[in-house]
Formats: sequence, C-alpha cells, structure tokens
Amino acid sequence: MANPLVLRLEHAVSLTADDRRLLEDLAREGRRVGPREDLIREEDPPEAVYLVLDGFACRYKTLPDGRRSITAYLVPGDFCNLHVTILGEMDHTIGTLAPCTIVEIEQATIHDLTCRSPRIARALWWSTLVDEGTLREWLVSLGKRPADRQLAHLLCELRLRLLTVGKASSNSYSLPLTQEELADSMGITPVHVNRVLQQLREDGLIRLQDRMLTVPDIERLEAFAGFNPNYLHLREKPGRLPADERPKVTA
Amino acid sequence: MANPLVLRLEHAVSLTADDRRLLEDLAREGRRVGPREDLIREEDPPEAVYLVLDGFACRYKTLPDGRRSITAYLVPGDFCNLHVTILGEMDHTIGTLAPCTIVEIEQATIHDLTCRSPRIARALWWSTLVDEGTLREWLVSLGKRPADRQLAHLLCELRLRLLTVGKASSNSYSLPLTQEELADSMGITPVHVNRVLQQLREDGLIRLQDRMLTVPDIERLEAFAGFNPNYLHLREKPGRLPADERPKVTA
DNA sequence: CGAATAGTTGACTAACGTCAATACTAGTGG
DNA sequence: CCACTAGTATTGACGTTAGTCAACTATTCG
Repeated sequence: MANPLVLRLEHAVSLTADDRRLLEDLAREGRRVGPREDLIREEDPPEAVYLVLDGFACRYKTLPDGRRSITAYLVPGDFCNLHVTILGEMDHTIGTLAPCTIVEIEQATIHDLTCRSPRIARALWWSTLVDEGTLREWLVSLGKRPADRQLAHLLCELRLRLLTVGKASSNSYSLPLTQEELADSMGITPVHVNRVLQQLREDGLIRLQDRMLTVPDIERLEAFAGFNPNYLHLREKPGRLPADERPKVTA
Repeated sequence: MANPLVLRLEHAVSLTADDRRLLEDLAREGRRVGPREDLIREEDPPEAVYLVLDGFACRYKTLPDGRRSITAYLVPGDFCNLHVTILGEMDHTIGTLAPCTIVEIEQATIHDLTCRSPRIARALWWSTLVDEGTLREWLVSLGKRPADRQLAHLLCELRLRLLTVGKASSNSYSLPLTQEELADSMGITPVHVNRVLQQLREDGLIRLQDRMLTVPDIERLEAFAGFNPNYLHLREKPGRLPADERPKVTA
C-alpha cells in the first residue's frame, strides 16, 4: 500500500523519486495508538510533529463546562503541528478517535527535509494552507448551513480526503465516528445528528451501517450539500490509479 | 506612531534593530482603499501578499444563494495570504470593511526577508499559527457558545488584538462594523445581533455608540465570554508602552 | 449474563430566524 | 435650510430549527 503522505502531497506538487524516498523514510515506522487517546494536550509545550499514517484522529478544545468542540478531523496523510514548536504551548488537544498509526517527527527533521527539497517545502506549505482553507469551510458550514446540509458537506469532504490517500472507494468509505463525535464537530447535539442522519437515509442520500458509509449518488449528495472542493486545493481529480501510473501535470 | 506590524511581531519574537528596519521598510508606503472594496476575489490566482496597516478588513466566502460568511477580521499588523501563491486560486475573498491602508508585497520580498532574518521567518510562522488558532476558536464560538457570549468573546478578542498594535486603549476601541457584518461573522441574523447587543448594554457589559466600543469592566466581560487568550499566543501582556521601552523577555 | 456504550424515539422547550413595519442617521442636491 | 434617499438600527409578532430530558433499544465485550 502506497504511503498516504506521498499520495497526498502528490496532489500538491510534482515530487521526484528522491522526494518520495525521503518522505517514505520519514513514515516508515509508526506507533500504534488506541482509540480515544490524547497525543498532546492543550497547555502542553509542543515538541514533535505528528503524522497520521492510519486511522482517524482529531483536534479538539474542551470548554470549562466539559463540553468538547472538535475543530478538525485528521486522516491518513495529515500532518499536525507543523512548526508548532514555535509556540509556547498548545491551544488545543490532539487525540485519536479510532485506532491509529502515528509517526512522531522531530522539528529538526522537518527543517532538514525542507532544506533538501524545495518541492517538499512547498508541499508542506500547501498542507498548512489547505488546513486553513478547511477551517474556513467549517466556519461556513457552522454559520450558514442547516444541520442536514452541513452533515452532507462533511461527508463529501471526508470522502474526497480519504479518496486522495487511497482510503475510500469512489462510493463508500469507513467512517469510524460516533454520532456524538459528529455532533461535537458540527456544533449540534447527538440527538439531532441522529435525526438528521435518518433523514439523509430516508432521502436515499447515504447509507450508513456498521461504520461503513455508502453514497449511492455522489453528485446528488454534493449538490444537496453545496459542496465545492476548491478549498482542498487538489490539482487533479483523485482517481484509483497509484501515483506512478497517473498522467503527470507539469506545474 | 509605531508600525503595527512591528508591534505585533514583537509579541512573537525578540526582533533586532535590523529586523525592525527591514519590516518598517516593507510597510512604508501603503495605498488607501475605500470601505467595502475587494482586494482579491475567490477564484482569482493569488499574486501578492497583503498587509493591513490601518483600517478593518475581512476574509469572506459567498454562498450560492448570495449570503456571506465572514471567516476572519483583519486588523492593522495582520498579514493575509502568506505563501498563498503556492495555491492555484483563492478559495475566499479578501475585502475591506472600513477604509484601509494596505501594502501589497511580492512573494519574493517575503522570501527574501525570511532568508535574511531567521527571527522574522519565525515571526511569520507564528503569525500563520495564530491565524489558525483564531479560526479554531471561532469554530468553538460558533459551535458551542450562545450568541450573547459569542459576541462578547469576539469583542474581547478584537480588543486584545487591537491593543497589541496600539489601536485600542485598555477600555475602549473603534469598532467600525455594522450589525450585519457582525452577524455574517457570527453565523446569526442581523436582527439577533441587535437584540444581543442590547442585552449586553442593559447588563452593563459594554457601551457602543458612534462606532466606539467601551468596556466598563473588562474582567467581567471576559468572564462572561469565557475568554481565554491563549490562542493568540502573545508572550506578554500588551501594555501602553512603545516596544522600545518595554522590558525585554529573552527567548 | 450483566455492564457499558451507542443509537433511537417522543414530548416539550428555548434559541434563533423570518417578515415587516418603523425610526434613525448621514449624505445629497435643490 | 430642507426634503430626499439609502443604509443602518430597532421593534414586534410569529415560525422553525435545534436543544433538553428521559426512556427505551441495540450492540459489544468481558
């Protein structure tokens, strides 16, 4: 199975064989982390950079009254905390949701990589900019989209992100999130997530059983959600071909 | 008047006199831009980096039905679009709200700066990380805080950000936003903003007339909002002394 | 089997949205 | 100076979405 980091970054820039090797060396040995474990907590001094190789993680903040707000989902190929060692302390927590394979990378290693390859440096900046774009799109979702369309939008986003790293087929993927976790990321209650999910099922927009999501008609779901993937800044449509066999787009 | 960019970055790192001069040279001549003008639009190819020297601007996205979602306020000292030339097209629009002084900077100039001074490079990364932190905090606000506390939180944030660049006194600042603009950034309707503002006024938490906001008791407002400024990553409490006279904290 | 976690359902409530009318304000031109 | 206009702010009556509370039903796992 191709490395999800390489698969993802190929969507940003054209990597050389050397670049790929550097990135693969980086992501060779991940450590397994169980579900619902924190990798680093709010107020901790940031030390390493985390890279998700497999599984499902998130960023979240806890409110004084104990409620939780999930501000990002982290899927295979996602970096967390690039350059965050600049900051004195974390302003949020990073934790797993499903069992994960995680690589911890020294800040120095990142620095080294960016010095060796300007393409990788560029790809890491791209990754940061996409993270920001995603945060903005979530703000739009929370602010303006009704719960049903917001949920549909999230499912479209996750599909596309998982597709780019080879973790989804074109019409289904594994979604190991509880309704409570979905609720915490959508700013609504679990009860309401449940009702909205049922409505989407009734309308034939999705099927969801045993943590597997199936989308019978992606165009219909995307239209319903008002999904425009421009904020993910993928330079080509993700396909099922491995990176090496895809026609190259010259930058 | 000290340069707002320098004032802001001083909160991130200890700059040398050379660094300050470099930054001041960058921000010498801004162009005046009227209110409600777009600097760059969604789908445009990003070209320059923008720096706000004075005024009030924002990032926003427009939905298919014409509604607008403001995803960030940009105040003096704020960079927009650092390294965004990596991306093929903008995924949002940047526009002024009040009259502004804007500097357009070539991407090459930024690159040059970061090569010359590692402290400036670090400060620009800091700026990006703070932007991200702010987006996350807004997600929390939209997702979990009721409208009154959300508005209070926003006012606390703007106060602190303006204070760090010398654009606010400790208990009041100019807030040139309409209720509609506040609404577009909070994910609620202008009518509801109006009602919530009145409630905050009645409770004595704020005064707001002629676009001037006064906070009689900032601790009370911050407590009401549940405001924790950690996400702005300021290494010292903003004071009224100019940077040169402040005691230096060694990193 | 029992305990814990996740999902589902119904009745009721609260927060916020919608619509529409009215008032205020600043700028404009006569 | 005044009438006119456009944008902004304010208010009230009413509708809708989503929240709350609480019970009940899977499902999983030891």
